[in-house]
Amino acid sequence: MIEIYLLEQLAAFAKCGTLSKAAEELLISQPALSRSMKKLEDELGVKLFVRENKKISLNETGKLAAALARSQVDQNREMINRIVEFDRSLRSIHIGACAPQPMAELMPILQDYFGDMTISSELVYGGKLLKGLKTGVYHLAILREAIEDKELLVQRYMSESLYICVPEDHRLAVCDSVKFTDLKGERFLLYQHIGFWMSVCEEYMKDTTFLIQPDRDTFADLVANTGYPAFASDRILAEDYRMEGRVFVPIDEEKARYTFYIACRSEDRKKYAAFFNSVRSEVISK
Amino acid sequence: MIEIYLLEQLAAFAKCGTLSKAAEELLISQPALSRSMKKLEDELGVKLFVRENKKISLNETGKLAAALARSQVDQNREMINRIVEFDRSLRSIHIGACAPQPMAELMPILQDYFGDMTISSELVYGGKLLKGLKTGVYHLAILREAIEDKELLVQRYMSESLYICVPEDHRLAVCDSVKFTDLKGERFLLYQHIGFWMSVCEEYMKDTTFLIQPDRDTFADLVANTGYPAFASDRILAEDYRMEGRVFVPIDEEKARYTFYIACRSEDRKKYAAFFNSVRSEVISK
DNA sequence: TCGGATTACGTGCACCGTAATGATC
DNA sequence: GATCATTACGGTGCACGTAATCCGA
Repeated sequence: MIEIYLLEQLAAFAKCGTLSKAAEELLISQPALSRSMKKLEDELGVKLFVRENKKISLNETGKLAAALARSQVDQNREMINRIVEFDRSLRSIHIGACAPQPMAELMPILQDYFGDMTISSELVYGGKLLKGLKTGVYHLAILREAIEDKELLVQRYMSESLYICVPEDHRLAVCDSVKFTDLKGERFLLYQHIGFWMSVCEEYMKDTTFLIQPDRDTFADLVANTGYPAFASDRILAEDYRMEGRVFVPIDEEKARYTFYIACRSEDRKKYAAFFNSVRSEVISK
Repeated sequence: MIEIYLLEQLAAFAKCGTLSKAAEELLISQPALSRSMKKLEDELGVKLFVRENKKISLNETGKLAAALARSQVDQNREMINRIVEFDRSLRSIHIGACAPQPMAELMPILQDYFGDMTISSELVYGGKLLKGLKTGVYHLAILREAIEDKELLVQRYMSESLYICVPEDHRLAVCDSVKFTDLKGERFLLYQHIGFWMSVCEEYMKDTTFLIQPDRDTFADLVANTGYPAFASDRILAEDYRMEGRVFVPIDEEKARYTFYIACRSEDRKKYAAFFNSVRSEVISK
């Protein structure tokens, strides 16, 4: 058995060409490296180097050995990564969500259920979300369709309807409801990280000018202190959300109302069964 | 970087189930193994075991780690084998030959040319020989066809014609030549290790009873001390081979005469060019 | 004389084994 | 008490660094 540190040193020498440079890179002394290479030849029972006075270099066998050594070192690193990564995956739940509101509502419930685990989330939608769920990038996903897939366990979670939030004196403030076309030509404040809603805006509100805000605080400030309209939703209003001098008007469009579903892999069914049940009853209670 | 000896110990524990048994197998003490496993967890920064008082076992991460460790250890062994094997292949020439005589004649010439190398040979014929040459099992091959293949360098080497060797008083001793059918019903001594000639016997001399001898000395003894016929060849006779009370009669058959070719891979052309030339001139000189 | 490899020598750490301890059956 | 794991302790081998040496440009 040849220890990894020797292989690492051989690979470094193969890369650097001289013992001195390799030793420097390895943060060991030149004599130490010289001895190591000798030891390597010893343990293999094979010559790996041609030594001609002041110069040392790899022979054919040495070149092969160096290539194999490098591969072995890489695999060692890869192994460590996989172990650490796997361990972390056991102590964490990573959620991919297509929209921020259902994600925000889910997080505290998850934290209740899996108190000792790290909960992390990511806004992502479309094929990437589904693929990520299946490949294990995400343990849970919040979807906007009830995908039928025997690899997945999918359950209805909640619905959300978009509102607009406008100043009291805005021309739309008096409406009972609005259509997307009512916002034609408007300047409209839009927070950047809203998941798939962004694609809804791009598709159905082409004639509205969006002032996209990547920063949460800046966005909130602009909503509070300018006359531009912005989005809200029934779920946000249900949280007793109020705003001085602003009124909320529902958007009467099919594409402004979505039902969200929560999904995990079938193989994780046991782990999440109780949690899924708990979420279902919360939905029913509303 | 995790050293191999730790991985080996982890793999052994995974196999044995208890530290004590694994320690015994590894020829180290139980405390040493206990410490090693702790060190492994330390270096990975990850728990690999569940320790419940007198029992220790792998957790999920540990199982993954053990599997990866085993693979790493196997690869390390495999690497060593490949290096040693490659080194040996550089210092040795292995010949596959379809017949013993051309092989026997080639060996001393080869030894002259490559005095510092180990020359070894093997009797083998048909597809196995050709495949072995191409895959590197054999560095050189003695064939009985001039194969056309751009991967190979093939050159005419020598011819051999079979004789029979019979006692002076044998009924065939007076013939100028014999046919295979003349040996019908005969008992015939046959040395076992004669390469493709064996297949010639089986195909064209079905009605001759062969007394097959796996041992060289026994065969020679029987030829000298019994009245049974045996094979010889023009090449053997050319070596001043004589035998008290025996006469040699040529076999007049197409299938009793072969031309042999010597072959190497094209990529080895440089290495064997001079040697091939030398063989060619020797053939011409005869 | 400088740069690069090897040899010589002393040192300290890390791994080891023995022995003792803990813990469960 | 037997078995299995961990802790404690003392020893040793081995890989290291420093220093010296060798050798060729």
